[in-house]
Amino acid sequence: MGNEEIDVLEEYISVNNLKITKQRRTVLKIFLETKDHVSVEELYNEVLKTEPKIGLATVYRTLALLTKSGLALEMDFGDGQKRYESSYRSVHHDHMVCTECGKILEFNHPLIEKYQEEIAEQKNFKITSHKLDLFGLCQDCK
Amino acid sequence: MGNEEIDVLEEYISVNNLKITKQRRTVLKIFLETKDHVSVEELYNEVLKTEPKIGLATVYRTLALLTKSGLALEMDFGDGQKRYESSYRSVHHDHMVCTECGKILEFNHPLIEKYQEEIAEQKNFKITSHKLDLFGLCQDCK
DNA sequence: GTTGCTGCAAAGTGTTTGCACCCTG
DNA sequence: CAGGGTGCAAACACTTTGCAGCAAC
Repeated sequence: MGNEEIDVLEEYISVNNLKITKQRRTVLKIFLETKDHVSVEELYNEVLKTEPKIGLATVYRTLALLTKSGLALEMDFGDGQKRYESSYRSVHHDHMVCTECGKILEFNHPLIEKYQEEIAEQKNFKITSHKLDLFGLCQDCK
Repeated sequence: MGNEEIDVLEEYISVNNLKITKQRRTVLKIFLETKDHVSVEELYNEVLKTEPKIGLATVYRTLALLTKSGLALEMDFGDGQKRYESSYRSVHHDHMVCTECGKILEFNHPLIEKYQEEIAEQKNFKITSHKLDLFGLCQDCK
């Protein structure tokens, strides 16, 4: 399991007077093992295999906790459900979403980032986060 | 009222064997007069002033129709509701969303668009649309 | 006069919350 | 053993849908 990640979570938990539980450990473990951009339902189904009594609400609450503690990023590709990816080890990236098969490619382009900063500065806007999604057809679907 | 827009709508409607109604005309008219990025509820409240008997469902259905006919663009800034902007006369642009006051600034940076194309080509991905949202604090809120 | 459209209410979807009981620290 | 966490079900917010009557063509 992600040793560093569990440390991050325990740190956040102790700072905030919260508690480590079996469910939280399990959700974190499965979350780290799972592909990026999981939906809550998908993660819940995986977690059920290890922790058959867990409630969906606990998965929602734990994902919110992971987001607050900096271990997860919440994303929304406009398909009506939240998706999450691990953020602790990974560097920022943007997404190409295939509208045919749902596949998600990650990319990063330093110059795009640079011009975002530039134009924000022009408009006197202070960026705290951003998201860039390209929609279209992947290699296999076009 | 948007003369060209009503033509576009009537064209779409006649091609698809649909019907022009008072409600559809009103929704289109108010939609064109309203600020960009309206939520359905906001538009509904405006439309009520002209058409007090209209149902919320009709506004939803008409916005879907406008989207299909190319007059409106559907957007999602992750606040849990769909927002729309007029697309017929306007050129593509991206958004800076102020997380404090909700204000939305529009911008366009040709080089960002260019590098998007470039990186998509590298990954053999065919872009059909994209969205770039910057989140942060606007001039007045920072 | 067909057939699509409307308003209404009911149903859906994804997510959050209230609560009694349970478990961690 | 105090206070947070859990599972469950109910509540929520937004959106879609079924239907009977209505209106456009």
